[in-house]
Amino acid sequence: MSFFKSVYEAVKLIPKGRVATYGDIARYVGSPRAARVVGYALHVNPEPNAIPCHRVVNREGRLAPSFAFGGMEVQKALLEAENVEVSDDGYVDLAKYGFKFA
DNA sequence: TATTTGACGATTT
DNA sequence: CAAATCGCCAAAT
Repeated sequence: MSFFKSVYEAVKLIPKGRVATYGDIARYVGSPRAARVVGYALHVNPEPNAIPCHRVVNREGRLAPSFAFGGMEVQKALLEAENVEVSDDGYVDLAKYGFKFA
């Protein structure tokens, strides 16, 4: 079980209508400081079909400022499609939609 | 085998 | 209050 594999599993565990932060995922897989590795793992995204990266946000509750997998418009559409309120900048309310891993 | 990089996070200036 | 820097971890080259 590679670190990346665990990350993918964790992302798949995010329920619809919820978003998780890189830090939470890193913590879930066992390396609380490996948030960057989580981001890198999603960057590779070997299974875009099963890995809803739009559902993964940074600690601010927003997608990566340096990169948008296809445009924040797409992200906004995907998240809103799951009943998640998204600000015009792509911000989500972590207090309401922030998913907490077991 | 070693070095560099990278969807982050927290702290300091 | 906002921007820049340092620190961590694992993978890729």
